[in-house]
Order: sequence, then C-alpha cells, then structure tokens
Amino acid sequence: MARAKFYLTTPIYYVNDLPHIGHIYTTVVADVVARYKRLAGYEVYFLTGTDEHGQNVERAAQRQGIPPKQLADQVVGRYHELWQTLGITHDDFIRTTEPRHARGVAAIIQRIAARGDIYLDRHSGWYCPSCEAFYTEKELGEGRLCPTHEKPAEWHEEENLFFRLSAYQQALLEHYQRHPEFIRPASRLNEVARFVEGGLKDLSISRVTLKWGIPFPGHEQHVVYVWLDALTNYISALGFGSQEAGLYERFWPADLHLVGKDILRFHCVYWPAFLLSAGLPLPRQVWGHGWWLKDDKKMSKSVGNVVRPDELIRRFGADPLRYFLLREMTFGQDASFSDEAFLKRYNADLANGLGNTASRVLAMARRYFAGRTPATSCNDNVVKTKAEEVVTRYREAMDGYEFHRALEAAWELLATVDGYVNEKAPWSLARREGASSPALQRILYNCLEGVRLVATMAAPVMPQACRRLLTQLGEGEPVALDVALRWGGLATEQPLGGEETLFPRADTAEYFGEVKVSETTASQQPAASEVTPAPAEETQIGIEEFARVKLVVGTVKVAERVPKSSKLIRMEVDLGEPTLRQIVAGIGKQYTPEQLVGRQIVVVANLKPAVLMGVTSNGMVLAASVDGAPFLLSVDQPVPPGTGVR
RNA sequence: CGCGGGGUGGAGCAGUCCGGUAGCUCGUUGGGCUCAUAACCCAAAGGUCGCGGGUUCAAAUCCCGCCCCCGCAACCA
Repeated sequence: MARAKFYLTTPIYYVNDLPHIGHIYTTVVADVVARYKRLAGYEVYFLTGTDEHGQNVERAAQRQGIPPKQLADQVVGRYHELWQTLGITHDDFIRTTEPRHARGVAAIIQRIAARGDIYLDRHSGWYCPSCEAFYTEKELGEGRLCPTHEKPAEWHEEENLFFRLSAYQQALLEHYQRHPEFIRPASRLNEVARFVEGGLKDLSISRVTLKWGIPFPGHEQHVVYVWLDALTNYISALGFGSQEAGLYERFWPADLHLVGKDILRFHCVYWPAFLLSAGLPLPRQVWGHGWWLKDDKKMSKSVGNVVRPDELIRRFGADPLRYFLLREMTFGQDASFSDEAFLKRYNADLANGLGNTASRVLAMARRYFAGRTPATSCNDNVVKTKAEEVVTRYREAMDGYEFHRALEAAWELLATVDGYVNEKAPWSLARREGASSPALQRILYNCLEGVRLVATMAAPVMPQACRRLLTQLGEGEPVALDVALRWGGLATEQPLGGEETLFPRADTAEYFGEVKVSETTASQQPAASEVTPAPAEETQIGIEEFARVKLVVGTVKVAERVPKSSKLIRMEVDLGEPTLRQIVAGIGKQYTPEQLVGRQIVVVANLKPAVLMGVTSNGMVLAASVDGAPFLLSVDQPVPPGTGVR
C-alpha cells in the first residue's frame, strides 16, 4: 500500500540578505516536521529555496558592480553551507532564476490568462524617476516633491498587467469558512479574513520599470511581479509546467506552507487566488509563526541587532540551537532571543537535563553490567507509566506543531528517571547485593529505556546528538515512531557504545567574556561573508567634504507633537537667524515637548528640506542612536544661538 | 475609533479555544544523596492571574467597559 504523502515548504528567501535567525527558525521547524513525519511513516517532500528577482537584488548587484545572478550565487552558497551545518534535510532547493521555475511561472500565467483574469490597464500617478515608485498626493505634500529625493514628481502613465483579485474575494472567504484549518494558528485566520472582508483590489502583476525578473509571457517588455513569481516556486519545483510533472502529481497540494506572520497575507490571499484562477488545488495549510525578537526588540538590519548565530553554532553545534529555537518559542507567538536565554536553556535542559541523566545511568550500566544493557527488562514500574503518558502527549503536540509542548513532555520523563534513580539508589543496591541482583537489573533497565525514549522523541529536533546518545545505548537510529516509542524497545544484554559527553556544561561567565572579545574584533573588521563590504577608502572622507555640512547650535523655542504621529516633534529653533527654523524630528518617544523647550541642540542647518507627515522640516537635529532610540547632543555651556560646530 | 499581539509568584513563560485544586524553568531558603557533567532528588517561601463590572454553584479561562506595554502601517532627514 502506498504511504501517505506530506509536502511541506519554507518560504524562498530573498537573496538581498544573508540568512539570519528568522530564516533559520522557519527552516529548522520545517526540518523537524519533515523528520518527524518521515518517522511517522509519511512519504515526505521538503522544499526550500531562494527568491532572486526584483529591484533590491538588481540594485545591490549594481552597487557592487556585478551581475545580479552573480550576487545571488554568492548568497545562495551561504544558504547551502548553513543548511548543511544545521542538518537540514530538504529534498530540493529551488532558485527562481532556474529555467524550470520560469516554465512553471509561464504555465500558471497561461492558465490564469485563459480564465480571463489578466487584463492590461494604464496605471497613472505621480512618479519619482529616482525611486521608480508612485506616490499619492498626500505623500508628496506641498510642491509635489518626492520625499526621498526632494525632486518634483512627474505625472507618469504606465501600462501594467492586472490580476482580477477582486473577483476572488467571496471564494476566498468561503474557503476560509469551509476549511478553518487552512490558516494556523487560529488567531491569524481572523486577521486574514478581516483583511479580505475589507475588499480586495485587483493586483498589478507586472512591472516595466525593472529588468531583473521573468519576462511576462505575451508581454515581453514586462517583468512578472515578484510575488506571483516567488509563490509559484511551490509548484514549479515539482515540475509544474514541464513534461515531467510526476512530482507535481504526487505531492501537490502542499500539506504545509510554513511562513512568518509577515508574509501570511501573500500565502493566504494572493496565492490561493492565483491557484483558484488557474484551476489548481489549494494548499491544505499555511502556518504563520511569530518572530524572534532580539532582547525584546524587533530585529532589523538598520538597527543592527540581527542575530546571526554562527558563533553559537561554532561553540555548541547545530543541535543545541535547534533545540533552543523549538523549545523557547510558543506556538504562533513571538519570542525573544538572547545569548543569556540560550545559555540558560543549554545548561538547564541539555547539560544538566538530558546530558547528565544519560551520563549517570549509562555510567552505572557500564560499571555493573560490563558495558552491556541489563539482562532483565521490566514491564511494570513508574517510569513506564510515565513514559506512556508522555509519549501520548508528545505525539499530540507534535501533530499540532506545538513543539515546545512536545519537548516539555519528553523532558518530564527525564525528571521522572532522575527521581526514580534517587529513590531506588541502585548504587547501594549494587553494594549490598552485587551486580547480579535482578532488582538492580530491572531498575537500570527502566532508567536506560526512559533515556532511550527521550532520545527518540528528541531525535527530530536534535538528530546528531540523539543519534550519538542512542549509539551509547547500543541502539541504532529510530526507523518507525510507532515501534520506537513503545516501552521495552531496548534490547537486553546489548553492548553499549563508547562513552561520550554530549553536552558539556557551559561556563556562562567565561562564555560572555569570550564573546565580547570576538564581537569587538568582528565589528572592527567586517566578516568576509558580508554582502556589501565597504572598503575602508570609500568610507573615509576629506576635511573639505566634512566642511560642507553646516552644524550649528540652536535653542528650541517652540516644541509640539505632530498630530497623529507617534514620534515626530515639530520644533521652532533659534539659529541666530532673523526667523525661527522649523525642524521636525523623530524623538517623540524619548522626549516630551516640555523637555525640549529652552534646550540647546545641535542641528544640521544646510540640509535639504523634507516633508514629514505633511510638515516641512528645514534641518536635522543630531542625536546619538542606541538601537534606534535617540539621545540628543547638547553643548557643555550655553552658547549664542547660531554658533558653529566643527 | 487604522491592524494585530501581550499584561499570570523576583525573572522568563505555559495554561485561556473546551470554565472546576494556578503549573513549568531559572532564582532564593532548608534538607537529602554521592551513581552522574559542582549535577540529581525532596521540601519551603513567594501570585488580588492588569483594573472594574457582568454571567455562573464555580471565572486566569466566557461577556462588557477601561488602563498599560510591544509590533505593523502612516512620519525616524
């Protein structure tokens, strides 16, 4: 009989950025699911890949003076390395620059077009040629200046291809209603449904302003809109649109699209709409997980707090990181990443928990039974009772992708074993009765079997470490979960494997000392792996260039919040000029208007004006920026307004 | 009324869908054990489950109102 299939995907990652903890999380979760499902008997197909088209890649490549494909190749190399290091077992890795992908895109477009859902229309509006983007009148403000470039926007008409997304509003809502499991966790279903209820506008699915993309079939001067391009990877990788579509026939529809909550909309609205139009089956489930925050703040490249866990992997290996990611994050919610939390979990759960428990029971077995498992098994004891309860909860949690619960359950068994060892005190039994004591044999059998079960449950999460642990128990890798999780699987009188410390305890103080040092050196010389390393000569400027910036001291005379704005403060500043200068600054989260009035600040006086929330700012205040939070610069002693700074 | 998430012992969190002794990890205190990676076990202290109201025999959990924090979006010049 054919096995049930399970097709799961990660998003394809944009090659504009190097992989960080967010990409790693999604991919590790996918890998854990893939490994679990394989053990549970499914025929699994696991896809990941990269999204390589679009303006940002085109530009980044331009800056480096290399073709976009070459830039993509570099970043893709990093992904391959990282996935290998992390033990990711994907079956395929698709790149949107591959011909097979272009074929898939062409094929789906053909079907959508045949349905009559694509039409050509003129899109007109105020356009900034430098940004290559359209703006609304409101965004442009007074004088219709582009907010970024300060240049007048031009009235621009552009021909675009549109997808009749609006026609699918009802069908999507009905689908959500009929299949509430389509979007998980449930809270996100409401979010998406409300968005769709709010009305769907037709979607522009082509661009004429950039070249780095897939030519639109039948309109070769257009390039396919990135999301239509990217989402199609889920079927193009299976051979959709080519002669050999056997994989497509076997595995589509996907059983699980794993995505971050930020791209839920694309997967739950656009993608199913495209598929409905093309007459293709919809994926069974989209799972939107939360974000990793760094020290409780959102990670972002501009803030510079993006976690790239190379150091943690180097120090501890991939498995502890995999464990941490799965154990620390609650189903669907955001979680916080910090080295402290990682070290804590590592020591508590892995070194003191799994590692130490395994070590203590293995050491006794080695000593008492000459390096073999006990000769007698035992079928009625507290460890077995607990194990059976835990295994049930583990499987329920894993089936519902509640990994933190699954691991929590497994670890309870560890605590039971530890308590059991203390209570039974096998060491004193060995002293009193000797190693041949049947009671001693049974006790240690229960301990070892408990550890074996925990290792088996943890195997999808920590494949390497668990394999090594099972080897120490004399066992091979688990093949089928139903069998492996049954009590009594440990063979009697079986030779144990070599002794090995799985998770050496980490010295927290020492670790933080070392990491500080390595971080400092790292920031001094950017790693060779950076996408856009800035050569030192380019970052240096001459004194004459600096002199072009006119810095002066000003006294704040008036300060008030900009209406409807959360952080903008409008100030009128005395710069020693005939009139006060109006300056807008994004400092309203740290400073109140009252704190600012009368204060002396340093401003850039010859900056081009900009319009923020409809208010013109004629200058910029200087502030130190810690994780994006500003600390205003001021002078030591009061000086006359307009005093120059250099 | 822009959208969403959160507020549970000192810290970090689970539990909230499907009401019924408030649980876990870390930390603190006392005890135990010495097989193990200074680990493990037991016990104790510590909570008005953001606030107010309602439903109910019973509310962290359901309903209504309010407060605070954090994201997203619109503005970080």
